[in-house]
Amino acid sequence: MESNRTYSNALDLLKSVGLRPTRQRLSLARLLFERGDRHVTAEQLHSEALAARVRVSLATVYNTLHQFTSAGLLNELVVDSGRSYFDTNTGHHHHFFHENTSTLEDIPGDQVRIDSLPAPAEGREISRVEVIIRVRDEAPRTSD
Amino acid sequence: MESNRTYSNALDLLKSVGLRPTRQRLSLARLLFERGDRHVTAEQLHSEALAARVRVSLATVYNTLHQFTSAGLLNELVVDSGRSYFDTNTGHHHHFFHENTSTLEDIPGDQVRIDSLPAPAEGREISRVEVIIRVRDEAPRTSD
DNA sequence: GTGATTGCAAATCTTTTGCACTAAA
DNA sequence: TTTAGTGCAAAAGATTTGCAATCAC
Repeated sequence: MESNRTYSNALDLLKSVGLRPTRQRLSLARLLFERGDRHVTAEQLHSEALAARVRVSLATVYNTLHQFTSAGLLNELVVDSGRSYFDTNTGHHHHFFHENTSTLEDIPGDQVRIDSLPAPAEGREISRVEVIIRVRDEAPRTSD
Repeated sequence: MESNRTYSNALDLLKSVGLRPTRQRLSLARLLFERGDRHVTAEQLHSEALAARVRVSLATVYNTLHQFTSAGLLNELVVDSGRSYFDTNTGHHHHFFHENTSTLEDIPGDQVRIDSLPAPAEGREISRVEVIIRVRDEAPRTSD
């Protein structure tokens, strides 16, 4: 499953979630959603935007990432201390977290089967189930 | 499930992992390990220490938590943006994360069965598998 | 005594916020 | 025009670091 929504362009995507299509939002949406599934930090996206000659401030990148998350276009992931990752894949899936590189990799939802999930207490509902498989290099020799 | 190690006192615990038993480390070890399984932030532990009339600085609490983690006495958990939790249970288990209260609750390892875990890439090994079940108060149905 | 440990405050790093300015509708 | 959105810099938190003072051995 690629992008959770299939819009021919960023304009329609923004319109569909009721966000005013400003130049910054359009540019960031293109960077985020036109390259398949991605996991980016605010800092990374800001750097990418600058590299693509898109004038945008870091504060706006943060605001935009949160607006996109609220709109359901992104998922926020907290796996690394003091830093948030934003995932363009909002479907059911899990993650490898590569500790050596601090990068995330998707695991399709059907590749992890969880049985006998305990029920939450009364009056509570499950918001999300996250499975994070932390991996690291095993040998002093780097392959790959 | 109590502490993963059974030492009659904090002194032996510290000695067993090669940490010099200073007054601060002894006090923090007692606060951490003599009350069953706990999930604390540095700030929380610092407050507890002060409440218990233990003179210790926040910086030392951070240092100590990391030393204990390196020594295998604690597990560091990252589930909440911008804040680390330290878990006195270092055995195989998972967590409920209560979003309303930002608190963690253990789930015994055998209550979550994971099948068909994907293999990590070549040259990589699994460091840890974390399952976090995020729960929140049931949404009040105002309408619809 | 000697080196490890601690405390304090300053420094870092990520993220948020206030407010004047700019742009979309 | 009218209001939402943006940029900048300052603020806010959490965590770390430098270094002199202190403590364990």
